[in-house]
Amino acid sequence: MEDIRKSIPYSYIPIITGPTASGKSSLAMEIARLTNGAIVSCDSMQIYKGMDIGTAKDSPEELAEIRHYMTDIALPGTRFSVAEYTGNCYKVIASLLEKGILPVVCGGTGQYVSALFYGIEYGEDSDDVRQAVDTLTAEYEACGIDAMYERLKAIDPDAAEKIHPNNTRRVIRALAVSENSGRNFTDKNGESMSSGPRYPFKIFMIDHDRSILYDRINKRVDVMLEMGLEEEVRALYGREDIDKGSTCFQAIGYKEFKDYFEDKIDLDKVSYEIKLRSRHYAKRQLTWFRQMGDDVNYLPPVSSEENAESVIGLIS
RNA sequence: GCCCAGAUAGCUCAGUCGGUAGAGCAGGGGACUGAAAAUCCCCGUGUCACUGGUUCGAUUCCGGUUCUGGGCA
Repeated sequence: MEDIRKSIPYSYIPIITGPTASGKSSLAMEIARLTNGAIVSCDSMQIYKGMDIGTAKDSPEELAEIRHYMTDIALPGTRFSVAEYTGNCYKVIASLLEKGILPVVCGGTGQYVSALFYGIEYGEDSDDVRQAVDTLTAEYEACGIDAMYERLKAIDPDAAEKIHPNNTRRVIRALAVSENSGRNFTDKNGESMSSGPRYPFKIFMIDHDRSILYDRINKRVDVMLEMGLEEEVRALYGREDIDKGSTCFQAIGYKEFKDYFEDKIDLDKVSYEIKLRSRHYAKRQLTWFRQMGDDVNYLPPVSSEENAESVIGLIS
């Protein structure tokens, strides 16, 4: 692990995470202000350019005040992955530290948080594996998952044990890796954490009562709609160069407009659906972070100023 | 006022030819190693509106009451 104290007066790099609408951004902004730091996003949807309101990116004023990284780094319609995230993120962190600037990592994508915190190394995905995923996906669509699941059982019984056959996406990935990377999925994953984390991260999360969090989510969706979310999404949908099946259209706040644009539902229904899916998402995020146990430091639901002070104390 | 139809889980409803009931949604828990805002798994006791009656036994059948729709005046 790199000794960051050589470049900055802190012992840890903070990761501000938690469920959607829990107040991550304003806390991260406050920490960055007080430390002259920069914000490094840790969000799988904020990476896309032009998706601003729906992904709750910081405002132009905030962007002008504090440098932000790992947002707007991909075009809507393109693919992205954890591996690309960590690869880019480490470069950003290294260059900030070199300049003596504290990176304040902020975002709610659990998989990305874990990848950084536990130092999961993904390495290069071979073309063979990538091709196999496409081939197997086609095979699944034509013949179903049963035969593939049997193949996975044979080549990697541990993975088959852990992955439910209905989770076809994972079955396909595990099989593609096992049959094309020289070792099975379980063994490959087992090696991925051997070198440990690259930097000393410390994770923080604001702990709200569930009902209050849901209330915040509902209210924020209303605000997004007032800010013109519909127009943002309409512009995206109108672009012929973006495939409608792209990852960016999986984003909550975007996919819910599809039926509305096709005159199947009204705006109230869109709003209801965005709120509902956001609540479900928040619940999944909570499960993810709960599973990390003591690796997550919980903060009370007090002002960003107060929490920023606490965080700075805890990373010093 | 009269007639008809309802009243069952937080919501929408199914059902019990009389043996105290179950779906979807909501909600809760969980998994997660290259699409992760994705993908997937598990969890259903509630005065069956109230009140009499018939019955060994009523949420179910019969009567009354209240409420909610709809129709007729």
